[in-house]
Amino acid sequence: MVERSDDAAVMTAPTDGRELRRQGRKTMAKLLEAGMTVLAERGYHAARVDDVVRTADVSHGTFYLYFSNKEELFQALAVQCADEMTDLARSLGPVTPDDEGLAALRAWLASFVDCYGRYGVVIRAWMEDQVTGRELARLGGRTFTAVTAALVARIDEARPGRGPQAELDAAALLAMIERFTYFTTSRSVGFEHDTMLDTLARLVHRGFFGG
Amino acid sequence: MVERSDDAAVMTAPTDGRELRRQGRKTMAKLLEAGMTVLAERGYHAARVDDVVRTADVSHGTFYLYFSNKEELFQALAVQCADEMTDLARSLGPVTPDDEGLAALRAWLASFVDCYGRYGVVIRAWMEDQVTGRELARLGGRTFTAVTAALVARIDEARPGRGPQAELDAAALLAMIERFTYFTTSRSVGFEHDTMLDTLARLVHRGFFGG
Amino acid sequence: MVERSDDAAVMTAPTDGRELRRQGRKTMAKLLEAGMTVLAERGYHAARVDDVVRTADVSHGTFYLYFSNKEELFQALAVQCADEMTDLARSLGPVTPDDEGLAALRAWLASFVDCYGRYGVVIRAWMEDQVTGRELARLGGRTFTAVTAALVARIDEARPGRGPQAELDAAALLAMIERFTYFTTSRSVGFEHDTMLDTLARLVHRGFFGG
Amino acid sequence: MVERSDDAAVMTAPTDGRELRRQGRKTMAKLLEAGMTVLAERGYHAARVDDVVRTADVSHGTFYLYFSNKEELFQALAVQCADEMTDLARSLGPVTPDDEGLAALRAWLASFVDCYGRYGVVIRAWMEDQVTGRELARLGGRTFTAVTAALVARIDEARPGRGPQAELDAAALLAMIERFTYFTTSRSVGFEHDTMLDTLARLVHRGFFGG
DNA sequence: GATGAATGAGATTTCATTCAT
DNA sequence: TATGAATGAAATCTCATTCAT
Repeated sequence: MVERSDDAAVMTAPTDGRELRRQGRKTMAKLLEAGMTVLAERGYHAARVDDVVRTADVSHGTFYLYFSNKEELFQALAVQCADEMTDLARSLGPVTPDDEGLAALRAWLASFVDCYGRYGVVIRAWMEDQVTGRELARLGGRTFTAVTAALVARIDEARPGRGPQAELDAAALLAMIERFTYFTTSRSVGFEHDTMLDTLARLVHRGFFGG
Repeated sequence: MVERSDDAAVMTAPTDGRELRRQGRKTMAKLLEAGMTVLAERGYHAARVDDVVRTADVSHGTFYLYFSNKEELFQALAVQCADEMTDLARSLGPVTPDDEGLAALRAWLASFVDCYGRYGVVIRAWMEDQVTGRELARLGGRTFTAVTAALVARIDEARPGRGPQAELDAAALLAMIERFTYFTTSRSVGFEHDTMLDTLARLVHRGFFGG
Repeated sequence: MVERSDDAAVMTAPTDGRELRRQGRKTMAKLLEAGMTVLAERGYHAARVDDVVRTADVSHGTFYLYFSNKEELFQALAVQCADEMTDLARSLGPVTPDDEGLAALRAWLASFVDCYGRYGVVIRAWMEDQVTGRELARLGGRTFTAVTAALVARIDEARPGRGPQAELDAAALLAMIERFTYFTTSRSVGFEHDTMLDTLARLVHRGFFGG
Repeated sequence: MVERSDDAAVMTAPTDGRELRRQGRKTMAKLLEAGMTVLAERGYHAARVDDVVRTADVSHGTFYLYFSNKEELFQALAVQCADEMTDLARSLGPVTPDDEGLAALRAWLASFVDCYGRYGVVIRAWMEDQVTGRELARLGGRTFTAVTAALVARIDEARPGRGPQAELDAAALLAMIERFTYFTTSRSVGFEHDTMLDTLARLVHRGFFGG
């Protein structure tokens, strides 16, 4: 159903086809980590290769040994993120109308928020028109679909026979989850983490069964 | 409570303090309109002054006669947007638990979607970390707060005594409204406009009363 | 027959479509002149935009106001050169077997050598694999053909009925003219200008009638 | 007179002074061959060390074990080429005014064209200003002189007592030979190999005796 | 009011060469 | 002998902003 994002195969990184030794793998890891840091600090568009290499403490030349351009580094991060998100989508179990279901939902949302904490910038880069490059956009779309599909499955279990309406509901609820998480984590809105999770869980649960 | 965003006063445009003649007002209008067009076409970050002046069919020099920098043009657009949004916030009447309330909500959401169609890029620039400049960010925050406050007021009317919880609910619902509108309008998700409004109205209504 | 190289129309310079004022035309001229100088000094491949702008005494930014890249500057020069060469081709009158014909040939070759002195680098960039870009290569081919055609016409007049053989002869003689001119002008071979012209004229004349 | 180009002695390759074992000689050969391939494919200036080592399937480090820089690889190729060319120059026998002489000339030109097919890029790199490095330029000059000298010797035999004029004639004819060969081999001019040789032989022969 | 021209700091990318193993 | 990794100087190009007319 939800296939893993093996899109790495599509990209043509300078490293394609050659084995990396220990040293090389270490540098690659440094660059990816630096990429995340810079992305978090400066956002997608303001992120310069220069920031990344300074953070990773390597030379400019080295960067282009591992990625053929800036975009590609972010693609690599996106692939990581897509993988985690897809796993996350799979991990959502059945949601019952009772408090137990609410608790299950809340737990899952907690994982989501956690993942968002790490990959938020990447996710938002997908959501906005910030991403140039078809590959990356497609990957985002697929990941989004994967998570939506997981929600739809649970909605269908909970209240069967709602047909295509379930899709719309799932999309809308996911929209709320993503954006509310963004507001409350990235911004200094001052909501408590727990309260925020309670609210989210309740509203989503209500979205499933309420009315 | 929600004051009108006369923030234009805060900015220091080159036009400050002097009256614009008919010609000048026309050029200003051309630039603002071009700004919206370019923003819509290329997004906030990719939008270049060059695009704007070419679209408005004026020279670079002229641009800086009206705005002291790129940011300021977008601020001006943001002020327009904030005004409309604040009006919109005010226009939300009481929401009852019955079908009439649902219909009222739906109608209001339709206005929102319409406004979003025109100012989406500006709004998203606020929501993301795309905006550099305190002034602009504050304006966004204030507008966001205005709309949230309108929702809170209606929630309080509908189910009084929920206290600060209403704030969180309102924020979450607004998050859903904004993002879902974005998905279904900007992206080619293929949801019908009406169906989408139905979904949104139902979920928000359920958020108010449901469970 | 030999059409003028209006290839300028094909290129998409930043200046396309807009009128240049006096100041602009002056700068453009400065850049073209600087282009020739730099080309002559450093050769096609070693020529850097930086050299050009330093020679022309303008900023980097200015350069890209007139040409969208390095290649385009050289295209512009090539167009100039192609025009001169085509004119030159047209200027070759009938060549008779007697001394008068020899003198006519010699005079024409002198013009050629003169033109080569100015545009040698451009011409050689065509002749070698140095040129990237289809447009430019085609322009070179066409110019080469134009000059060959002029020679063919004279050969046909001189000794009619030799058919396609005339083409080959013309190409070979032009090859000699170009390369020998290059050797004796660019290199310090130490041949006298006049002696060199005598030799060239004699050998070409012999190529026309000899045997 | 024409000494063999033992110029390798002049260069300071990393391999100088030490004997190469079988393995080493094999690698060296691979590099030289790869050098020719890359030169042919991309031309002198576009040829990167990276291309060479990828073609030869060795590492960058290995390259610099055999050559102290890029230039030196091309020097080595040039030495090979110079050797062949010098041999070629020696192989030109007497040229008589009759058809036999023409045939002899044609045969020699065929060898030249063949050699040019293999070393064309190197030769052209000499002829143009493409070569940086005194050594290499000198080698080219010497080779050129060797071939010219061979031609001069034959011209002097054929029509003695023309003095320094023979030098100029030889240079001009060689110019024609080189460039015409280039045109007809490297470019897709569409001349037949045999016809081309006929033309060249006839014009050179005419250059020797004609008029 | 308006314009075309110029600027220059800053960003990305390439590639010959050196290094450590 | 050989290798993969790293380097960094240099080159190209962009674009917000200022200037002179």
